[in-house]
Amino acid sequence: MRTVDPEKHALKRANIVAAAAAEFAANGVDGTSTAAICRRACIGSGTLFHYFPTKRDIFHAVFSDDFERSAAIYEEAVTAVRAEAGLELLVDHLVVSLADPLAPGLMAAAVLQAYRDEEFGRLLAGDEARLRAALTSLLERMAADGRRLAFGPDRTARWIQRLFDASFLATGDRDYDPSAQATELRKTVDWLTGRQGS
Amino acid sequence: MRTVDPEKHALKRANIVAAAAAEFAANGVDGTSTAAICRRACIGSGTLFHYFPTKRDIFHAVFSDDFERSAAIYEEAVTAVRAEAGLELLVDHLVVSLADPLAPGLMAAAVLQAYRDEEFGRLLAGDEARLRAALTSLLERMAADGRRLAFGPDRTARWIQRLFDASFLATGDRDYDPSAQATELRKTVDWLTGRQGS
DNA sequence: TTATTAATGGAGCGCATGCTCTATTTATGA
DNA sequence: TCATAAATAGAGCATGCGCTCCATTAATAA
Repeated sequence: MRTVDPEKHALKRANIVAAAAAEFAANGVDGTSTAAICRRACIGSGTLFHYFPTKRDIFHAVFSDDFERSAAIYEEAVTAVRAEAGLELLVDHLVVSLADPLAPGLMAAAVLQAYRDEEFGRLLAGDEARLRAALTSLLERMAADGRRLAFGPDRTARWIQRLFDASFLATGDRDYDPSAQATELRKTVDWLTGRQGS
Repeated sequence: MRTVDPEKHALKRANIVAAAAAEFAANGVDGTSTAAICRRACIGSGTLFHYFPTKRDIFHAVFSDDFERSAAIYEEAVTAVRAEAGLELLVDHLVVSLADPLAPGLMAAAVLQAYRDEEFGRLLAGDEARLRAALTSLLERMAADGRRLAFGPDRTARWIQRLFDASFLATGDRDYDPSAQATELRKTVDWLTGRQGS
């Protein structure tokens, strides 16, 4: 008998997911061939389909792995003692993820895939809903504490999300300036959340 | 002898471009087959390739047709007598284009294509640069007139662009509310441009 | 060691793709 | 009317695709 080593399996799987993410970000779902993923991951097609049943499932894995990590952070943020601290945690998380050079390509690929792949659409909508719920919950507490939000808590939450979506796209620009972007992003969020001195 | 009727030719061409735009928005460049474009445009493949040499050229045409129209509006805006009126013209143009249901899909397809197709990247960057130049020029005049912009004119222009980019993506959302979106968008732009009473 | 099975590479299958080519129809100037 | 070329449809070609299948190797329980 031989049993499967879960640690080795997870490691190899993660390696494939990383290679696939790079390809998907550069070429989209339909523009990426399974052969290209194999080449980048230095494996044969037999190995690839030993770990994943279809190309679509690899794409799903790229995102659901990330969403799992994010969900934990959302959870941590809403349970913060001070609502401001929770919001800062979320903003920090988003600013950090802006540093990922694959972000704009993956985002574009995701938008297109969401139209055609209902299951992926739900996956994506789930992460968005969780983030929005966390933001809304924190903003409601802040509003109750006297903060004057630019819009209602839910709408303000949407705008914060959209601001980051836009920033993800901007990271693809030729002359993208990460530090200026982060500073301005925080200032805009401060305005949206009615912070003093903005 | 028989000559080409430029009007009929342009009409037929526009019909193909419209059909292609719908397909590209739903499935991206690589996910769209030339056969699908033919089906939607109700033509044979012979006709398609009589009007365009390659699929890539059709995609380029979808955007360059639109960019040409936009460029005329940018031109009109910068030559406005009052800078505020020029800015309003630009914002109106952008708000109107938000109503296009193909916008988010086309935008996602464009982001992906820009990575792999240098010529298309230049096309896209050209439109962005023209819009930013128009916005910056107007914002500089407004700043000279005493408006207190949130950031420098060029950076503020970038943020306005990004706000709209993000809104384009949001139009794909299930519960997208166009009027609320437009109102909030204008309020945010007002804040960015230091307008009183925001 | 040995039996068992996970892990792996790669040949190759069936199918869809972008595009070409040819035949036919249609519209126009003379 | 007639000659000419634009416009069109669609069969078909070469290529690349996702994925299967099978042979081989590597690792582990007994």
